Amino acid sequence: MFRALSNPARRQMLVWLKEPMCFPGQEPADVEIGVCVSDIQRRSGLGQSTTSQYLAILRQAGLVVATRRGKWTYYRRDEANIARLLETLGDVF
Amino acid sequence: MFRALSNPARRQMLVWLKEPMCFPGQEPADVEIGVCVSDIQRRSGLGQSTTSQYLAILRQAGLVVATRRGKWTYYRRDEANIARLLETLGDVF
DNA sequence: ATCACATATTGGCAATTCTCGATATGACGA
DNA sequence: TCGTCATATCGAGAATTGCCAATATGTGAT
Repeated sequence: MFRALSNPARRQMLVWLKEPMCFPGQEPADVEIGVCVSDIQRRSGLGQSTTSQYLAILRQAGLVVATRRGKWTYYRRDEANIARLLETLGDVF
Repeated sequence: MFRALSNPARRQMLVWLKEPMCFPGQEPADVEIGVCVSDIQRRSGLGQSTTSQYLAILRQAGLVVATRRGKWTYYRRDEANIARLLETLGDVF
């Protein structure tokens, strides 16, 4: 988790995903499923492969969850797990 | 801060410093000033230079404070700042 | 002034991370 | 089936980190 968040771009992605509606073209109905990779990539300015990898790292750290629908993969925050991690953080440190 | 905590040895040091009395030879009077580098080094098993560098990184991240007394440098947690950082963390993520 | 000791800094090498372009996979439409 | 589009994975080079031994700095005792 610390490794995942030690990168500014990945931290930024996690913050952006708090407001899925701030991505262009997002419909209210999409909020629950998340934001697709290309939208995140466009906003981050990183390459496509880098964006995909970073989201995979965030997923492995349990910070986001991915949902594949058709050709798109949507990412959204794993709020429950994030809350749990923050709580553990407060206990340990 | 995330970079500082992305290393297991540095996280361990921060946790150890929660209980300064657990270091051999610590007197109750020493608790306030902290633990000296050699004690932390012995416990971590890392080299002297590595230990010194890691403590410097923790200090730059605002997680510990250093007090020089004679030839010794004592490190202790910056509890106020740690609490502030954890709070900010909860706000941002 | 000099020695010994605790800590800090430097130089370097191996391992990891960052980031990209190229390529592979998988799904949809014609 | 073929082409296209979204995403994932691979391979690689530059940059950073991990960690050490060697050296430098600062302090107290002689």
